[in-house]
Amino acid sequence: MNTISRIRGNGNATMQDVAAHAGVSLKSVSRVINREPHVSEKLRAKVEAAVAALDYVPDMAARTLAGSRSFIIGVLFDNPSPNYTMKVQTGCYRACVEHQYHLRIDNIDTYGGTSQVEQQLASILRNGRCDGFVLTPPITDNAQALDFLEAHDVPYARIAPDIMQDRAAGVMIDDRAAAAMVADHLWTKGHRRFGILTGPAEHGAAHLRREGFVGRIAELGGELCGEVSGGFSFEGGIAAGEGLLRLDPRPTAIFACNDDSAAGAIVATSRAGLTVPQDISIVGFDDSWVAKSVWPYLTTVYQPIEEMAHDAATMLIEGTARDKPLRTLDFHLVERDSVAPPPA
Amino acid sequence: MNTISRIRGNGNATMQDVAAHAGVSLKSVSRVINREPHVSEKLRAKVEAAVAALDYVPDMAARTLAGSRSFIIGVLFDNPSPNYTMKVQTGCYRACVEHQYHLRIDNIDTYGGTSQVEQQLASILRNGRCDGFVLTPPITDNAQALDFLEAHDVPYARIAPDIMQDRAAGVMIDDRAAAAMVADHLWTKGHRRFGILTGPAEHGAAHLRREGFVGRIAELGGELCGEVSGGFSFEGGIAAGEGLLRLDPRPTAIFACNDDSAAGAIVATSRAGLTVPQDISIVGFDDSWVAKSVWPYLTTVYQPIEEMAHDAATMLIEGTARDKPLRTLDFHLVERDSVAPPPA
DNA sequence: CGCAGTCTTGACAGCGCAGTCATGACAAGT
DNA sequence: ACTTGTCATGACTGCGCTGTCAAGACTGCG
Repeated sequence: MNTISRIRGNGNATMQDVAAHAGVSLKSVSRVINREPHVSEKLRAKVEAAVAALDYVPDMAARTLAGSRSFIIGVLFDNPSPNYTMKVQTGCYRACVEHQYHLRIDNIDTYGGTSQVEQQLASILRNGRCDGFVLTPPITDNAQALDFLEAHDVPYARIAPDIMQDRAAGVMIDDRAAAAMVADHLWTKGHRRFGILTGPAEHGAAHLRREGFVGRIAELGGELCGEVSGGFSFEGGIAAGEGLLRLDPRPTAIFACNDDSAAGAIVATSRAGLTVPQDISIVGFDDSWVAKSVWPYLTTVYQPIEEMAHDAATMLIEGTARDKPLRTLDFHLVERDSVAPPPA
Repeated sequence: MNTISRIRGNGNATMQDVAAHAGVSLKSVSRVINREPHVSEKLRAKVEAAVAALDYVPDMAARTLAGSRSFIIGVLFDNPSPNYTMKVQTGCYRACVEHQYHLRIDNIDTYGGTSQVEQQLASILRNGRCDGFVLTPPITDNAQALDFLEAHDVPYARIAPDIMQDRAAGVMIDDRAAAAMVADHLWTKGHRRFGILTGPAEHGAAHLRREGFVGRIAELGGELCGEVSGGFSFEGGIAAGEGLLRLDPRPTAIFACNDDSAAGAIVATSRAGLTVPQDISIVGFDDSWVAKSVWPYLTTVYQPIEEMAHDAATMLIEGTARDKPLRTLDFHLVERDSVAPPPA
């Protein structure tokens, strides 16, 4: 009775009702809903009118049970940064809403060892159907994970893939070019001695950023006087920043491969009795939420993380991920307050 | 064929298979799986053995279709802070995993006006069944939202409810007591002139924190020389902090009702040429991720947000939310580096 | 004009499970 | 011993939809 119809998340009408209202068969409604071919315009119009009239929304559970799709995609995280995670999630979520899909979040720990990865993935797969997975760094470059998903014939789309880019769909920016742009910017401001705070070794994009920055500095004839790992974290950024500042002569500009470590570097600078940007210029990467949670506000590279996630999810949902498309999105420099010409 | 069985998220076996293996009826397996009463120990044991042997995992879609539960709970956010959001999500997620449930995230905008809220909720409800919703501040105190959910007979559990606490299940801390504790701590350190950075007006917990702090200061005979809204944001904290620092005499200690605005207050202090904690002590609230992304590290109140979310979700899943339990969890002060005795 | 080929539509089964009702077994009450 | 009641179990239906197959309505071509 009423309980049942109320409990149905959607309004009330079933496909049956729509078919009756439109005077067509059940299957014809299904065809229209699923945009299958071989449907006449007249029929489509009738069905669509009935759908609108009855305010029909398909029942996900029934579609899943009867069909072979689950209408769920997953995002795999192996990333400690809440800001990054949130943005990816928001982007994927948007894509899901647009397509009436559901989003599933799963955390995975790739630092535990190789067989661990497979075990975790297996447990995730058996815990519920999924039409595909969005992979974020660093798991986006984890060969075990890719192998496993392929072996189980589960589609996936990678965000910011570094290695093995031909293996599957991916969305990224040109990290190398972006880092080179940072080098150019600092060079133009007059800097000649540089330090770099690199990211985790297994993080592919971090690697590309390092290459892009270091390469361009070399091309320009600048001096790279220090290179320390900031581990992509605030604490790591403090420690690494302190290391860089002890150098003699010390760099006048530091490029941190993400915003968190850049924020740490700013703190290290204050603690060393120096001021950003008067004594040291610092540039981050990501334009994450931290960039505006530090003082001075961080000059950083904006990358459209949310957009990347959205596109990756859309590829999965629309099934184009199987064609292994690679999409490159734009980045740009966000000039704020952490860069100035070097001290005289 | 193989495709079908592979696409089933779980291994392969169906309840049918389990029944055959155990030599019992389909329905008996269902009874064991759902922990229904009137099942003999012997039967339970047989079924459980078969489940283990076949590695059976129930199919969520089929359960949803046949039954009246959806095995999905939702979290409603109306909160700009990624840190808070992430913690809540993690807690709910854990509860879901423990009970083989799925989590659904929904954003809602309560600033748009009253009818907007109902519209958004309606659209969320019709987009898919949900066995219940976890409400976060400030929507946790939104009467429209509560009314709507009750009218549609959708269970909900509230995180940090302020007003109308008897209306439904809730998990919270004693915000008032926590803020009083902060006052005590600062008093003990020797402070006598205080400033407070309040939160958004519609945020119930923020309100309680203000009351707790202001009340205790009055009891102790301290002077509250300034009260400005920090809007729970970094930018707001900067502006409000500057306001507080312009006072004459200025406070020697500032309590910010969340960490983000406390971080802003720290920046405001540096910009005023003062040092934390030598010139000014600052205390935050939440022990969020920002507390350790600023320098000095922030002394703040830890509240178990993840735990609160976990418990709220569990109430929903286990169906105890209908009994309207109110659970209060513990908080504690996290002493870091932003508090010191006042300058002589 | 007739037959093969294509497009369009519908009938029907069944996905995996929970709900309903029926049945048999056994304890308690008269 | 006979009813009544409670427990334990099973047969069966159908949730709302998609996949399969078949049949009708066309088209084009010899």
